[in-house]
Amino acid sequence: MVLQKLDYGFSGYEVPTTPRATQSARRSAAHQEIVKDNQMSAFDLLATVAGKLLQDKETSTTSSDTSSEKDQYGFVMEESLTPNKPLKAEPSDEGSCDQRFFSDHSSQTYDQNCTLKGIADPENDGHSGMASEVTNSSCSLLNGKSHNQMENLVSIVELDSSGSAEFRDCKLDSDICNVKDVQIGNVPIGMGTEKCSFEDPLDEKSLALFSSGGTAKLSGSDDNIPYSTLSKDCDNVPLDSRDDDENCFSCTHPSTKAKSFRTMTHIGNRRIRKILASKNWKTSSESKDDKLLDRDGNLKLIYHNRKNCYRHQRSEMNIPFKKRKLFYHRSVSISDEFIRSDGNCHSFEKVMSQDASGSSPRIHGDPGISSLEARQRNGLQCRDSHVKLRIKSFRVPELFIEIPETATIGSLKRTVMEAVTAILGGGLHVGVILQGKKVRDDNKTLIQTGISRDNHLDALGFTLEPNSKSITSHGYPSTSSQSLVQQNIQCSSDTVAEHQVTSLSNLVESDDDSELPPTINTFGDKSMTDSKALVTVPETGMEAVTAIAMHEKTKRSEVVQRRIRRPFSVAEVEALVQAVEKLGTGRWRDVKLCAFDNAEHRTYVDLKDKWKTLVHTATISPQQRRGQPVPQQLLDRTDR
DNA sequence: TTTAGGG
DNA sequence: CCCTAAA
Repeated sequence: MVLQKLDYGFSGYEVPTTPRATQSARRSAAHQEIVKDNQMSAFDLLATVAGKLLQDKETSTTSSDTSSEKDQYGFVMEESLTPNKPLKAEPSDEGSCDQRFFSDHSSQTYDQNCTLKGIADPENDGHSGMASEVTNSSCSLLNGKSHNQMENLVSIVELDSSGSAEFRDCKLDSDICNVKDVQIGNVPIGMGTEKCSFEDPLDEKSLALFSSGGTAKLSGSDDNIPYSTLSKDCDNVPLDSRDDDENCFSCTHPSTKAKSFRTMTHIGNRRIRKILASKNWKTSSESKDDKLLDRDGNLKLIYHNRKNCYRHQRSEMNIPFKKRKLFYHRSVSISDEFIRSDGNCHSFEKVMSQDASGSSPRIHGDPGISSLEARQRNGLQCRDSHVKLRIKSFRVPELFIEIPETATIGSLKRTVMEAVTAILGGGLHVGVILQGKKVRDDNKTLIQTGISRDNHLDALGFTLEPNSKSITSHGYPSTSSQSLVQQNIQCSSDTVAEHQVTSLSNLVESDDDSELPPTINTFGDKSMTDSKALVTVPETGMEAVTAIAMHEKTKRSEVVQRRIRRPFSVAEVEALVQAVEKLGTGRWRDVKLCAFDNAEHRTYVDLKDKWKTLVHTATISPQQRRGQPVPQQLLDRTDR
């Protein structure tokens, strides 16, 4: 039989962001709200949303609904099991019982009394538990009977004559992590629970299956995948998918790798991160070891005991200020979880609270927080003006998937999951839409933007947008830098830079839909009869949509992103020159404090560097200068 | 953390 | 801009 291409166009997943479940009506209800301070910035809001989503994944309870009766073309997300993960441990002693885990998947199935076998045991440190559990959930994928079934929705499939099918409104359950072991390229993009795919016999098998059919191509470096979920266009998301051409499913060394990164577990996180950071940034083709390290770091963070948790946390604190800042912000969306001193695990709240932007968002229903504490916090919230937002679901940007007819359902599922995982994991950011218009200024407060308690928030929406262009496609802040500078020169501490776009806003700021790369047909030439290709297509015209969990937690959170280039404006240069004239060189901290105190994106190192280049610029002929010309008069002042 | 300098 | 040795 001739293999016929099937093009599955996913017009969008809807990912319920809240558990439908049942376990605790109170928690569930609370969970549906994101309560925001009116004064917080739009960015904070976005961050909170992202964090919230992630948390939902972490804490989602389950419904008894099963997928077995779903439309056969529907894609259903089921929650995977994490049976070895205790929800909570006794806070007192430091022994094995101290290990607290960050997620409380399906708490009802776990021993809440800290039976941590399997985790504490080095020989059975949770990985092996993972392995079996992976198998387990893999099976559950097939028979549709996971232990913790999630409510599943069905997608509508439209089959056209050409044999392509379009799936609409596939619904993901709030926990996508079960379709673990998704790999793009070499990278196991385990979602959520980050299972170790290398140890998964089932996976191995299916991987072999993929390869043997010559359909190993997933979203690799194939040139036909221009917009391939995050990898191509986003240097900052060095998803390794571009590395291996033919065998993206290159899980060809299951055992050795599994071992290798189990043993590497003890490398310091910071070290790992550094390696990753530089490697990821400098070259798109990174070593597999790095990937493993990366992944390892994730596993470590998620599965290891409290000691490791603390260590991780500590090491985060040790990273340089700049990085830390980035990390914090980013981790909002990726949401590493931290352990509080009270022994409860919680996610990103701490992170947020350390965010310099002030008021920290509060997430209701944090399972790691005692009800009392929750109440207290509720009380606190009531004192402020808070906007209550309810996000029903997010829609994931469109996906296209190509897969041979002869592929198994299992591989189809896997492929879909890969696609979903890829965009969820690496390529999305959240956008805010208010009354049909995207809110771009992340520094505006909600109330400034018009998001206030008193307004009807119907017109408020969130979008998930491909992240691939986010770094390059926006302009630089064009503040009235002249006045800004002058104020700064006087060492004013006014919030001059308040309206400046911070580098972080690049992560969240929406691109115009029109700016998004055109949809490109990936299925054209390379006669992909046998191959599965997938590409995400940015959904244009997203309305008030929905949100999603950015899974893939640690993976990205640990990859420090290079800051966006922000050329100094003439005004800034003038401010710099002025400050240096006043303070002299070698006092960059003072220069910063004096002239750029509110320009958060200008560090003293930046200023020093800028001065360096200014001096250099002054020494070269105007013909050799590039970029926005600096007035000669300013340059002349640098040679003193 | 800051400074200084190379990359 | 990044990275990092030194202070």
